[in-house]
Amino acid sequence: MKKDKVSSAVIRRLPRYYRHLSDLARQGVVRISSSALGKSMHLTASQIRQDLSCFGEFGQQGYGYNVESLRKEVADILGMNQGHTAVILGAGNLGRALLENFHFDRSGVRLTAAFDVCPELIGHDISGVPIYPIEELEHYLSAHPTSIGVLTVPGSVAGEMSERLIAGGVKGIWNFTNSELHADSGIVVENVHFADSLLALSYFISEAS
Amino acid sequence: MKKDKVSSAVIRRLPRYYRHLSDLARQGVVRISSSALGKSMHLTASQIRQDLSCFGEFGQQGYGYNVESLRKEVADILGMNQGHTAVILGAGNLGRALLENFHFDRSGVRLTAAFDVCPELIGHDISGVPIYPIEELEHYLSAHPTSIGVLTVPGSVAGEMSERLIAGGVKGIWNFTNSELHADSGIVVENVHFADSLLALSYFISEAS
DNA sequence: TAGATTGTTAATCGATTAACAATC
DNA sequence: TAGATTGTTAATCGATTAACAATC
Repeated sequence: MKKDKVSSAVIRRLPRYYRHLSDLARQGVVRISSSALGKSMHLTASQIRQDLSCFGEFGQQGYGYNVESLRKEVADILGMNQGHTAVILGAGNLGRALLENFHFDRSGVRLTAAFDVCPELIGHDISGVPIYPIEELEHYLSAHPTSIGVLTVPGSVAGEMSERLIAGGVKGIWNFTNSELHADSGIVVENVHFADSLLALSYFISEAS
Repeated sequence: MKKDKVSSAVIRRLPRYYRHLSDLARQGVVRISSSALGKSMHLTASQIRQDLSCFGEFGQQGYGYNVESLRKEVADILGMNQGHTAVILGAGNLGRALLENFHFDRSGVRLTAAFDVCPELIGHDISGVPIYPIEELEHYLSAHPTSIGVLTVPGSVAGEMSERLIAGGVKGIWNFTNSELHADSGIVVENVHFADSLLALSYFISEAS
């Protein structure tokens, strides 16, 4: 039975489902039961069935789930077929790492432009993505409606850049700066705090010994 | 009352506490109540008191918490004073981004060496961290006991590299590759899956509209 | 048909919130 | 002292797990 509001715990598991189903499909697995999938993902079969039931009925009694069609369903749920587009602000090391190594398209996102202040970078391409001067951000966004702004700028300008992105109509911000932005007025913010992750690791290591 | 086993939900909030307390201290705030801290962090006062009570009694009735001493307590709990050390495997864009932009020391971790296969990088320093050939990993680890291995290598060699790190005695792996490593035999793994984060953002954007 | 496995309802478990005596 | 705020116990809420009728 489809649910109106799905808990964030469930949403956070969806990308993992997607990843595992993609792996299975690549390995040529055609069908899988909730208990087999649970075993390989370290989840209970019950939880998997509960999770999926938030979005619809994708299985068949006595059979299980068709791997490829479930993968497609999860992709749909995650918005991978919505044609989301993104621009990246800041083409320093981290920005460049994303531009060169991260496959936005594999998440259904088209990265269309990068912006930076550094004159030497302007006009060049990185992995086929053109780099524009940051002054042109507003002009670009008005001509090219954009779903996501990726923030890989210094923390000191994160607030200002986020405001300019929001004013330009982006719907979500993927924030890699250490400043904690909070979502307001219909904007979604996803913070990637490296330090939080490292500190959690530090805790678990220290606790283990 | 100190707890033996603290839930992972609480642990994941600790770095946020640390970050907010550091900000407050920097702003010169001397004391803060659970309700004021809660307001600024979007948590309930109750939750903050419950969370902290897992580790000890750090407040004073009628007063609240001393910001600086609570910050220090949280740092201790997180293992920031354990003298953890780290090496990074892979000095490509992402590795370089971490080497140049991420302040390991601010999390109480000393980054001592980087390893790569690329001959042009070997022998150079990045931000004061020497780069060695990957063949020397075992030799280095045996001479320099290391807490954490940071994986910024291609996903295809993640498994092999993780095994070599574990064999070399590291206690935790900070995994930036897209391959999902799982913790076994006393080793702690912290996965940083960019794609999972972007897909969650994609979901929330798609849902909002 | 018999066996397998779903989707869903009910039971359990854990985490968050509320309440309050203790006390600075 | 009176007011404020803690740490903790109890109540509530939500998420996970178990059970099972439905059915492929």
